[in-house]
Amino acid sequence: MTRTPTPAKPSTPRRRGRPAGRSGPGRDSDARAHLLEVALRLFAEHGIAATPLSLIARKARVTPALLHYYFGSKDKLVDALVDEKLQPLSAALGQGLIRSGHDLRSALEVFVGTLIELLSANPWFPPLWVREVLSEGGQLRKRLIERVAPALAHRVRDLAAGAQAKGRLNADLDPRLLMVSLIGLTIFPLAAQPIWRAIYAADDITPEVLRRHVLALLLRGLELDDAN
Amino acid sequence: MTRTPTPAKPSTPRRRGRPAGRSGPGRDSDARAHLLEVALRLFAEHGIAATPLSLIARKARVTPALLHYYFGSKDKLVDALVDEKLQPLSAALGQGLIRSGHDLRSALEVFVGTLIELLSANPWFPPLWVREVLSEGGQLRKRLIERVAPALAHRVRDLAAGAQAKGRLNADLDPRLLMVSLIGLTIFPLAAQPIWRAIYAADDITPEVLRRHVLALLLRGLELDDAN
DNA sequence: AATTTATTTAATGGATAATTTAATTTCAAG
DNA sequence: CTTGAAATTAAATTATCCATTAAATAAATT
Repeated sequence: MTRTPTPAKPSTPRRRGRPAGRSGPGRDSDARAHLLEVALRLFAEHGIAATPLSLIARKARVTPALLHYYFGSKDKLVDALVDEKLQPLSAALGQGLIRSGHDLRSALEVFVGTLIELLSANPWFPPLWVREVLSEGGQLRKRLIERVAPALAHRVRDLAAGAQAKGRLNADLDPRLLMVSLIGLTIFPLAAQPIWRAIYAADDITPEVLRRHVLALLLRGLELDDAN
Repeated sequence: MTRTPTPAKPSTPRRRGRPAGRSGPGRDSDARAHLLEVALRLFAEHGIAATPLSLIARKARVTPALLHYYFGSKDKLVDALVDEKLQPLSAALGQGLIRSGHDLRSALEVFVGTLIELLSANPWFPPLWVREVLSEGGQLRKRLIERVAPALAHRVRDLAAGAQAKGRLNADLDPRLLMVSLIGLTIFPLAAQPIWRAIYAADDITPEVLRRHVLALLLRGLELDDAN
């Protein structure tokens, strides 16, 4: 009922035609890049299917037709997002693991560190990932699962299995579950941030605090001393 | 394009009127309960908003009108689901923690154990929780966050902070992040099950294996022996 | 017989969304 | 200047889909 029929309130209803642009020689007006950013934010917040082009357009202060002008269709917009935003980030995440050598401890320290760092710098990723990869029917599931995930998952499992065989890793762990545990301790908490911030205001929980917490838990566990 | 106009294929198009029922004295026909089950399954799979009543009806081999007969509206159907399915399960989860005394180790063992047990017995929970609680805009967020979560979260935090103050808990952990970590190691992996099962077929990862893995990780950590 | 319960059929009434076409304005090149 | 290309909007097009209600029907209960 708060919805205005159509005229809405485009405070700057921008009249037709090409806008008088600062077309400096350096960069073109960058409208496309801006649209991608806005779309990414909204897709992360509401989910891809639940985000109409008209919403993206409104937030970007343009019309849906312009989205078609730049991207051709909603599907191709998603494609562009995957190619230009998701793949690069996923690749960067993968690098952290690959480059880290075969010592499991240092590999983990590097991986967790860069992971938390990258995710904090790209806060749209965790919620988007939860919706579109983790959830059944997510639109990015296939694309990301077929490319990025297996390489990482197998690498982690193999590192772990190797260490375990040599008695250097807690024998009660399942190497195949280690990758899931890693994600459950990093991407998941960041996606859940709005929830725990609502439960106990915790502005002092910085990415660095999270990193320390996760690595402490992974490397040493709770270190409970009994004594009831 | 696989969608049939309307006539669909209700192989048993059930003729009108009250069906000839086994109305045995013991239990009434149980149709309502069945509808709730079907709705729950579909809501978990596709999300609440994305599940039309017509789909629930089709899967339950009835018509949408019957859903209104029993529940009045889609909203009220969701209410019924929360009251009759979610609250009880959440409460049971909470019990596991409350009853477990104040020794942190045994509390955790009990909590993780019952949690994994209950979730495995109710596989609809993790995906539903991811969609409707974890995701922004989820329809169950408010209801569950305001009731169940704070009690649990504060309890865990206080137990942890207490233990930490007495030097009995790894000092690098943040007590407030412990609850999130617990969920990230239990509910999250179960919600992600379809993904890792697709990556490496792992039929031998039973709930018991997961429980052992999680407790091993929590209580002892990776126990890495360096040596590269 | 009469009434209540369970069910379907068949509207009803909205709402929304992606995409296309045509018009408009500015910019850049000749 | 002139002209064509680029960027934008307005308006139309087209395609659904979905919750809810009203009325009809059949069985069960009293």
